[in-house]
Amino acid sequence: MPELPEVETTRRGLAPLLEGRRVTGMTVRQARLRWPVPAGLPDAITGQTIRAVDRRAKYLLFRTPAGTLILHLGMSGSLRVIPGQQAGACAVPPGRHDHVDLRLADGSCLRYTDPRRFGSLHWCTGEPEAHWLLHRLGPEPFDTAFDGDRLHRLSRGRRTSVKAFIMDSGIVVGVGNIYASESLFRAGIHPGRPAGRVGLGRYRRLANAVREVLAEAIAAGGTTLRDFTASDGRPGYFAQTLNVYGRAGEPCPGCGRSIRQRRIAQRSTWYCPFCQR
DNA sequence: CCGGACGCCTGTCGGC
DNA sequence: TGCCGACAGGCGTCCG
Repeated sequence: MPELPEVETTRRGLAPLLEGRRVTGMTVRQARLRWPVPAGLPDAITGQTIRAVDRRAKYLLFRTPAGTLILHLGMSGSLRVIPGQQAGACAVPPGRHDHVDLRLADGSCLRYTDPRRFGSLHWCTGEPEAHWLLHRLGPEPFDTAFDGDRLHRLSRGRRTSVKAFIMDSGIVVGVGNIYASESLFRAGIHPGRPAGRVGLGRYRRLANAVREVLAEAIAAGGTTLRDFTASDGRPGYFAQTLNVYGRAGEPCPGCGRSIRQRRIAQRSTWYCPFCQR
């Protein structure tokens, strides 16, 4: 489900509800997620106060004095806070896919839902950046380390498609399947072009396009295709703004000719073969 | 090192 | 209506 804008939307919704709150307990109903939920996690986090809700790539970081809960939403994960006044802690009966509850001292409850179970939870007592899942990640798209020069430098000699390249989390984080298609459209680059055969000028345009698309999607509260909702239950509105994603056969907003769909990098990809070269 | 395929899961949708 | 395959917003691992 979530790419960077959806994770950031979730983070912004959760932070004011969680920061400063003490964890009074954790219930794990389903520990078999993308990675097993550590057996010691409930004991480790209970009694801790959440100091900050941060994000690195598509990971949410719930920081406490004793350690950090690292959470990834996978393809279908979501988080929401159930308010305390709803007849006591977590009185809302858990559904089939409500795998984890984090209870808080004010009676509210952070509930993790994930039908496909590609998400994961980890406990990290050191620097989260050094965690094995995070330590090889490239720069954030809004970091100055991410620019066209970096894309150009790292792509020399690479024969993989520029789409696969821009989705590689070691190159830049946060660009998933929706925003890869959208960014490449905006930059006028054909998604199937070999990464090593894209010049510096076009990579500068692509870096700008990635930042613009992600920023606009965050401002719109993310993209709701099927079921994404922010932690307050509201959908994101960026879907209306999508230029090519999911629009096979529709007219290209640039030239009016038909948008094409093809599998590139093992994922469905949408593009305009005339505007993108 | 690189690039591509695979697998982890459940839900939904289109075609027959 | 029912069945079946294809596909879905991610990503670590494995193999050639």
